Amino acid sequence: MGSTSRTETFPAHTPAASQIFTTVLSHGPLTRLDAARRAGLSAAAVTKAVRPLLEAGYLVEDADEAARPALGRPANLVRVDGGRALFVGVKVTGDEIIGVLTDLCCRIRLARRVPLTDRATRAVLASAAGLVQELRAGADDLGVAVLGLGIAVSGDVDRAEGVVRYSPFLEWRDVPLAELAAMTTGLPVTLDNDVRALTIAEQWFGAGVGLSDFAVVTVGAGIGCALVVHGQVVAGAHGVAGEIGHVAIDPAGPPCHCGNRGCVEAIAGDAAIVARMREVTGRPVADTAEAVALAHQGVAGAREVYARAGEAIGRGIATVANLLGPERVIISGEGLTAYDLFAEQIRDSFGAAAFGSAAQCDVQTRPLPFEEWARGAAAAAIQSFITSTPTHRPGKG
Amino acid sequence: MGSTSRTETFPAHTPAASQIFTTVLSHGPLTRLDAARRAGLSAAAVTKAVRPLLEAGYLVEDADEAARPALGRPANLVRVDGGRALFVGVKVTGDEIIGVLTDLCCRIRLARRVPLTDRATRAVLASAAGLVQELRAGADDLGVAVLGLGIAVSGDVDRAEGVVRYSPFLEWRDVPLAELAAMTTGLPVTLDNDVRALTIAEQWFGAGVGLSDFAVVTVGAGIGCALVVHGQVVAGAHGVAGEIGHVAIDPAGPPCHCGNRGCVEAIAGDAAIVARMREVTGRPVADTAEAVALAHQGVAGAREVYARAGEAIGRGIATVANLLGPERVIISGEGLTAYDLFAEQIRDSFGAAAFGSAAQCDVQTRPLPFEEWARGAAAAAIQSFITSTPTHRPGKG
DNA sequence: GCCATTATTTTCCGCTGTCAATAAAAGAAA
DNA sequence: TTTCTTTTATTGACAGCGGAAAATAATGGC
Repeated sequence: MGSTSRTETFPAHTPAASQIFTTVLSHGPLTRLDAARRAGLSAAAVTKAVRPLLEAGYLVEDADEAARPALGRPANLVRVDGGRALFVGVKVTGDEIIGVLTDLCCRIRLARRVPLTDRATRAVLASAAGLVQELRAGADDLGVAVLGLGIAVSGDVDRAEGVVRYSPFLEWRDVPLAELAAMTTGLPVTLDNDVRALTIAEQWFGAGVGLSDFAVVTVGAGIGCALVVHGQVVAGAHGVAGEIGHVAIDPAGPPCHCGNRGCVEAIAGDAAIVARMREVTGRPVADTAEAVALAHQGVAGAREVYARAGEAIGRGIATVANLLGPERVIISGEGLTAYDLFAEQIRDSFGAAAFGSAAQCDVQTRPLPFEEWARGAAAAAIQSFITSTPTHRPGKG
Repeated sequence: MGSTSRTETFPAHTPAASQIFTTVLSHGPLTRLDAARRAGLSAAAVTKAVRPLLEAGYLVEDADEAARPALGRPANLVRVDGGRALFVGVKVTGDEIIGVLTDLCCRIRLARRVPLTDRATRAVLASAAGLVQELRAGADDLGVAVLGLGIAVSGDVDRAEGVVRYSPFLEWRDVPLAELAAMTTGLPVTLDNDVRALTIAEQWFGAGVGLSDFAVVTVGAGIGCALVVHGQVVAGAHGVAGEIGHVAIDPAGPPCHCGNRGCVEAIAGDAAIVARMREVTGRPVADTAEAVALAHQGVAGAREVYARAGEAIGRGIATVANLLGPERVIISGEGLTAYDLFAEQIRDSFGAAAFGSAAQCDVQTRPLPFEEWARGAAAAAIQSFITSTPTHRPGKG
């Protein structure tokens, strides 16, 4: 059933080798010379680093049939063989678990979701293990080994220690989830905060490729944010960073569960929008879908609710841009389904509140398929694998 | 007159050597073993890196007379010989130029200020050159060479290019100040933003020593901020970062010169405080000193003006803490002279607005002698010197 | 078949930092 | 005084990385 884990290690023993591999991974097929230029190394270094990776099957070589130049020796393209290894990514929310099986290039091969009724650690662990087992069965069908498991949880997560310090949605404190999951599944486990995991996926495979400073903002139940500065995801000295949701925008705004008033999340989070929609329209509004419907139907005041949310998000993003000067901000999240309702406000209020050249920051949106969060977890697992970061491994107990 | 520049280079050719030198510079006298531990290197590496630095006189050796352990070979302390080299730091404001002569340990040896009446590039350059000349004369008296000049200017400054992109106070755009100053003074010049320069001084010689993530917030005419993330000062993709002054705290707040309402600077900047003080007390208030006096005299409403400013600053700092999770925030600036008037509010509103563990962030204050800004510029020059960063050097005319 | 051109590999080579062994500098014990 | 013990510093051998340059490979054009 694939539950035996032959721990495989990645044959990139030097920093240069890791760097070249990630360059090829992010920038698609490259000639050795291009890879050298991109990574700031000599061609000789690339040849040397690439050889063991080719031999181990992580990289493969193609002739560049497409764009062969008129003159000179044709180049050989090097690319990552996605099918060489598989990873499982799992996102745990308060009411469901989403799992994906991805290849080494983080392309999704299978996706599954299971509802979560019991938030106790045991129950969550059992559900997650079942999901992982199911996905590994799919991997067995492909005849490829699963080399790692990534788990994404919202809240305060210590990746290095593999511990969920505090998760409001799950009501967990100090749960050593990585170790538990490693014991249960027999896989090396990487645990990270959900938005940070998503950001790793963007950094390596998405709209953050090639950027050393950018931010990801997620809009949905909560308003999340993760930052990449100097090419690395910011983790914060105390495990908390990117709390754009609790940046206070308006001291006269609605109260937030954090105890303040006028937090971005208290204006633009799902719950806030639904509550406000009820208040404004006087109708019973059960969830976001209904709120969106009301706004689309043009019910009086409904659009203003979204406009106000968009303004709050735009000002939050402007605050990030003013403080960090990122090259790009990527907006994503489930809330994006209503993007047409607040896009304009986001742009306007960002433009108004961004100071000086911070306004040059490129604000993009990325639709977020439901599996994307889990894919982020897989990206974190891939990152641990190829950088040979010590992960939590199945012990003997 | 000291205007001959024998360009001296720093004998630290490997990354390890630079790292060891900065370790010794920041952490005072160290034994070789301690330096190795701090820098994460072997003792052998320290011995090898230290030798050429001792020979060149940048480091010196002392016996550790003070705390000799009972047992074993007594340690030899290695420390930086501050007197080995001198640097000049200059801060240019809208109405004066402050200059200091510092040693290699960034200790101030001489300080001078000259008023600035004309903001034209030529005039500023001439005043600055005079100041530098005067300080170099002091260096000649000590018989030590000046090895670099640092210049700090507020606004949008491109350090790598040595260009002032935009300075509101000086009304400059795209002035290649580093090159001009290098030609005028014959010294290698490092140009940087004033708050970033101050932050380098804190990182190497102040309250930021040993921290990889912290922020410096300056309170005065403007509210400035610079951030250190992953051990490096954040410069921003478009040259703007740390604009805490234009983080909008209150959409109903007073209008700011940036076009928004309720920016931190529009509430807590000097001009805002003075204006508000006039409004509230109905008296003519000419400057901050008078505003402070009124508050200290207990004039009705005067304290509230400062309380409000403190609240704005505290919320701005909380925003930084929420987004970046720094280990420490260092508050400094001329405005600190009135610190007793808003300290409490800063702490309270920071505590209230910081989310979760972000509240663990250590908020400190550092009094700021008037020469401190110029000392920051000197620190930037020292940094360029010891990391052998290419600086703007005197050309041939 | 020869040449120009571009890509890749090979062959040194210098350099860095580690390791393990050794020297040095005490005070303590004999 | 002579040896130990303990801790610090130095030395020399060494493995490995990544660069420069030369060699080799693969083409299309003559």
